[in-house]
Formats: sequence, structure tokens, C-alpha cells
Amino acid sequence: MHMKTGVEQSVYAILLLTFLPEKAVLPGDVISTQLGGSPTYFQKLLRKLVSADLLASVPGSKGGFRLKKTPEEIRIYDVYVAIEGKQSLYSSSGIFHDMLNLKDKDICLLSDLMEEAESSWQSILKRQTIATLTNEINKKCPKENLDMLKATVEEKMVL
Amino acid sequence: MHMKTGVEQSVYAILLLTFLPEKAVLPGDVISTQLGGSPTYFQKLLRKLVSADLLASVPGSKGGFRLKKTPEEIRIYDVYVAIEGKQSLYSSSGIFHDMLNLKDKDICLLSDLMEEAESSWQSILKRQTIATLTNEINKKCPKENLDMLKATVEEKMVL
DNA sequence: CTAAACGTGGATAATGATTATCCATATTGT
DNA sequence: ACAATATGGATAATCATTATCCACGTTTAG
Repeated sequence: MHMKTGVEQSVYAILLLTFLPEKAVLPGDVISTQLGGSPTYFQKLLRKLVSADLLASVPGSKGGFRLKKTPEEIRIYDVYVAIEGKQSLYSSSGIFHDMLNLKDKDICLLSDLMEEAESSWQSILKRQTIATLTNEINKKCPKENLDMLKATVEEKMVL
Repeated sequence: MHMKTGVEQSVYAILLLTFLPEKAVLPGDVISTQLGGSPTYFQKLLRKLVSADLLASVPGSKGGFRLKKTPEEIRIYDVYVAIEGKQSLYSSSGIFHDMLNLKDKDICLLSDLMEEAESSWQSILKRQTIATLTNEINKKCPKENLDMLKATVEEKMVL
């Protein structure tokens, strides 16, 4: 049981896009080379973020991706759902049914507990947004490195 | 990201063992046929539960498994850890480091949030024990089926 | 109007984790 | 001694995740 690395990659990709000025756009290749993952898989991730309405995409030459919502509106939970889907962490395999020879196939002793645990987990992920992460960047990393990153984004962006 | 089915199987295996009288023991094969999983894999699961000190095992003819703790002492969380291990749901892939060219490889914007979410999730799983599940059995399943299960256990147990 | 740069979508392969099987060994009861 | 059982290791099968490739549509530049 482990969270997909795609969630982390997506969060940082979105973070990168927060440095774009209004209406500018960043090509997928630039994003993936900056973050260092596989370029083709990154396109798939970005695609999911577009489907989830977190990013907007512009096709064609001078195309790329930009935020569709403000950093304040994008919760970490939204990114998680965009990549992992809405399926819950736990789902009964029907073993309780087998053990007791029950007629009702959906009875499960654990489901209530697991749902409660998961929603407790989710509530934390709903509390923080991309905006809160950008605030923490300054505390966690030297200004120098951050400025270098911003410079790269401004250099590579289009429009 | 999905919980292993082994966790659910283990919980129900333990539940089954709560029906054993003191000092009696149930062979692994009986457990797996009653729950309907793969027998050999079930042995592996039971093994992990023994290592985690939740079950005691008796080798040899007339051997098998029994609880090593009372149902009140076995938290769902303990079963989870026994099967899935102590590794956390999230672990940074170091992508933040790559993105910003940092020297310190362990900086990650998400780790605090994820740890908080996970510990919130765990706290729910620590609240309920096998004993609380046995209490709920009576509400969720007809007495008839439960009695049949208990009869089977008494028939198949040894010692 | 053509070419180049980009995103889209589908098919499919590579990788890795989980589940399952097999076998040799040790231990206990009859 | 033999049968039944747990143990532990090696390994295979299965499945989800990650990665690659290619054909296609759209936009911009020349």
C-alpha cells in the first residue's frame, strides 16, 4: 500500500506552474525535464490534471499547460483524486460473506471503520492547498535556488 | 493505492480464532478453507501474524494456531502493521530536490502534511479492536449463520 | 499552404509489488 | 517409524503502475 509517485510529481508540476505569469504557458517537455521524470508518462499525468479541471492545456505550436484555478483553490486532495481516482483505500473482498455463508453479499465488518479512517485521512489532505505549499517553499529552501527556478520558468515559458 | 486483501483476510482469520476455547488450536488449512483463500498464501499471512506476536503457533501433529493476545488487546492497526509493515503511505521520491537543485536531499514540501494525514488515519485503526468487531457480528449477521460457524470451528479444532 | 511544435488518445511494453505455489526441513503426537 | 503440521526459501503467476510509441488534431510561423 503506497501512494503513487504520480501524485507527488503532479503536485510539484502544479507548483511549477504557479510561477507563470497570467496567460503564459509551459510545454509538457519543459515540465518533465525540470522535474526529472519520464517525459511520456508526465504527459499522461498532466492529461489527468486537465481532465480534473486543475490545468488548462493549449495545443499547437506555442502550446503547453497553465493553471486553470488559483493556487488557493487547488487542494492537495484534488490532485490526489485526479491521479489516483475516487476509489477508496479499502474495499471488501467478500470474505466475510464466504466465512459465514451469508445471503447478503455486501455485509462487511470492516467497512465502517475503514471508511471513517479514510475520511479522516482525506480531511487532512483537503486542508492544505497548493498556495499553502508555496508559502512554505521560502522556509524550506534557499532563496537563491528558488530564484534560479523562477528564472528557468520565465525563460522557457511561451506566449 | 489500495490496502492488501491480506489485511482483511488476517482480520477474519483472527476473528475465527476467537471462537476457540482456551488452549485449543486450529490448523492453517482449516482456516483457509473456511475463509476461501489460497491455502499456501494463507500460511504466509498466519506466519506474519505469529511474527507480530498476535498469534501463537504449535507445530507437529495436532498443531495449528491460536490467539496469543485477547481480542481486546488486538487492534485493527496491529493487524494492518503485521501484514503491510511499518512503511508509511507516502514517501518522497526526492523530486523537490531535483526541481530546485538543493543540497539537502531530504527536504520535501509534502512530508509534513502526509505524515499528519497518515497518523490521523492510523488513530482510527487504533481505536477498534478485534473485540469490538465480535460485538458487531451479532448485529450484522443472523444468529443462525454464526452458530453454524462456531460449530464448524469446534468440530475442526484440536487439543 | 506547408512545416514545425505541441497536446490527445490508444495500444502496448517494462517494471515492480502482491499473491500464489512448491519443496525441503523441523517438530510433535500416535 | 509414520503422519500431520508449521517454517522458510525459492520461484512462478498475476496485477497495478510506470513508461514508450505512434497516429492524429490543432495552432503558429514562415
